[in-house]
Amino acid sequence: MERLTIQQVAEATGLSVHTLRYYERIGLIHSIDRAHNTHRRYTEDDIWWIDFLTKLRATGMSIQQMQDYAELQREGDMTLPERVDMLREHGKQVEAHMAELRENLRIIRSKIEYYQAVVDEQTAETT
Amino acid sequence: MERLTIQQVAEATGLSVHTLRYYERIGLIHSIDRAHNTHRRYTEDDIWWIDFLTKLRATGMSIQQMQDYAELQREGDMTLPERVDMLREHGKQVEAHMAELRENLRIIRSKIEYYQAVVDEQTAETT
DNA sequence: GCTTGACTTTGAGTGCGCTCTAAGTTGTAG
DNA sequence: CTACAACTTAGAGCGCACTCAAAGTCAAGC
Repeated sequence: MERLTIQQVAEATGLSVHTLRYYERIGLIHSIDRAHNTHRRYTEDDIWWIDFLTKLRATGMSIQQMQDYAELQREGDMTLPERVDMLREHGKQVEAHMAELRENLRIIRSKIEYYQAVVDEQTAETT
Repeated sequence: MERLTIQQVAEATGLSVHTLRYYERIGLIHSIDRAHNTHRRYTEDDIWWIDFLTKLRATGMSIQQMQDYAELQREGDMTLPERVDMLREHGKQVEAHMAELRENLRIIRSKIEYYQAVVDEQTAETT
């Protein structure tokens, strides 16, 4: 059973040690076990949870919502259905966001094409 | 030739009047024409530009980058190729971001499925 | 002629999500 | 024995993108 230092976890998860402590402080991560009563020692499970948090963050979930989710997690298995609902709802929001990105990107691309045509025309003229 | 008040533009573009003035102050929007030398009067072209800005913002372009883009725009037609490059590069970033969203969403969904299975199991047991 | 309301400016304030600082403790290496 | 590196805490600071406040101007309606 490997127990990792905060440095190692930072490297493994891509979060800074500052952020790891910050996440713990605000209750996104439960109180991590200590070695010699001071230094944090993370378990594999802790890494999995942190990785999951980063996926929620990367898809735009707010810290507040992640706190709510973490709180439900702490309350135990009977909150599972509620957590599933939260994740489903979040999934919908991500989909909506992606659809918006797609649509805006489409418009930007049509602008690029138009501009490119103008550039080509200018180039042709100077030839 | 219709000339719109800041209120009307706010309604038309979805930005607040505060944000419209802010965007003008920081050079995202050129100095808008005035009626009676004080009140802003926007043209259709202004609306188009602001709409385009909101599309860039909605796809995650930073204010700083939009300022650079607006500056190029102001410098005239000879910056067109550079602007096309900027937009192309931005397009790539948006694609990369969307790919990341897709991948993270995929993982979150697999978690949802797993949790749902657990919930179904629990429900079955209590029946 | 006065009130109302929509506008104006400059500069301060806000919320989010970190990010860093300062001061202190601990354990290993030389 | 001491120097050093890695950790600890609480709290301050920062960058971004707005958002709001205060004080003032101006035209139209009663």
